[in-house]
Amino acid sequence: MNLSKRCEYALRALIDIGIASELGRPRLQVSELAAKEKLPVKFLEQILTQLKAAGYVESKRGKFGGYSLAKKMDRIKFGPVIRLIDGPLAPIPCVSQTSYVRCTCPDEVHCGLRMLMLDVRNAIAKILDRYTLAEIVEITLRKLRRDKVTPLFLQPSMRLASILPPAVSPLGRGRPKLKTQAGILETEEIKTKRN
Amino acid sequence: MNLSKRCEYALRALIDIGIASELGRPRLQVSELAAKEKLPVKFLEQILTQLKAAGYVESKRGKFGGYSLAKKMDRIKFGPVIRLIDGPLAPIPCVSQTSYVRCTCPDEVHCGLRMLMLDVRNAIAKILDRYTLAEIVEITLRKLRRDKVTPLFLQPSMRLASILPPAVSPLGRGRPKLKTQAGILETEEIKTKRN
DNA sequence: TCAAATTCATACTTGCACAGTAGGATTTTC
DNA sequence: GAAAATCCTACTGTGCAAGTATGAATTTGA
Repeated sequence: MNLSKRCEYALRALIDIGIASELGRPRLQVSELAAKEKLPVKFLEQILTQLKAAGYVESKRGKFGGYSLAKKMDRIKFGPVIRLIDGPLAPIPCVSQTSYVRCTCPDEVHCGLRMLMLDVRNAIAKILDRYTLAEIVEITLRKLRRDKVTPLFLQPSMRLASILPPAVSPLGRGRPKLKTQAGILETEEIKTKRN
Repeated sequence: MNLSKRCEYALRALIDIGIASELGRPRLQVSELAAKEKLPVKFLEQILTQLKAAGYVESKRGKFGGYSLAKKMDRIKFGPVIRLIDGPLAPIPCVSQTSYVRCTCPDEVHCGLRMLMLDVRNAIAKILDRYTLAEIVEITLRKLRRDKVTPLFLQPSMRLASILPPAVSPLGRGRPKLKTQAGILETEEIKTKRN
């Protein structure tokens, strides 16, 4: 049930670019991203190239270049990105929706393992195909602001509080909130308390 | 998000032994299991050895030997078996409950990826740590009986119908039904219809 | 007691994918 | 034109998945 490093780095990069973008820095350099997340620069470079080829980011070359998002954040879902880099979400190919392969078992319809794994696949997809980058960025920013933390790729002079005044959400553009959004916050709250 | 072949075969073996056991054949040979699922015999042998070492099955050597379950089916959950063979359920180590490893990101508490993956891990664990072998076996048998199919490792003379008369469920021992059990059947019904 | 049938133990193989490195070409800015 | 960035291609090395292979130990029935 593993996410590859490559994929992990890709998602981190997208989230970081998304956050920076929301804070008024729409473009980040590979070196900045690598420094923030402590990732190997050249490896990240490759990954960004892949994300670019798939249309998730666009780049500017040369001095003061870097990467920015190529689509609106609320159009970027995590599921497709993960599929791009790691392949199907399904634990076994015979329950994959996007790249089904029949398995060797004699009777797929009465296969208990398949039933179970179908549920697992659906549970995973329900999360990853629903959440958008916009939502994760929004939630992250809320938490950062709540805890008065300044993201690393901002200049020290740029205070989060000044960009995100406590009374107003800069992201509340009338987008309907998903019920599942509570889920992420909820589990995280629990985790934090237990921690 | 992959399940290894090794793990897949292990789960298939457990389910098959469970079904056979429920039908009055508590012991199956590796060759039978391999034949039914079309798996390499020697590889399966290794896997069964591992399952034995972990206390899930027990064996009898020599002619007419084979493997049987070492614990009651309702004490075997899928999560622990998968962890045994494939490692943690969590997509990334920093959201694993059973083998947490801090990740390289600078601020775990405000990490959007971590929040998301925590939800994914919980969704997976909710299924795999809840269902028992007994439940999967029961559901499978119900479906087999409903469709009047005879499991392959039964002798042709042993008809499922005679063992599982249509009017009575041989498995209904008053065990309380989980609400989530509907989930497995439900998704499978949908799938079947769409198919 | 012997042969057949099974599990048990150990070692080996083969291919491939993951996680990077390395080196230089190209583009942009000052 | 130099510096700073992305782009492109190739290479590496390590580990692991998915088996094979060989034979030893055990059990049964004839």
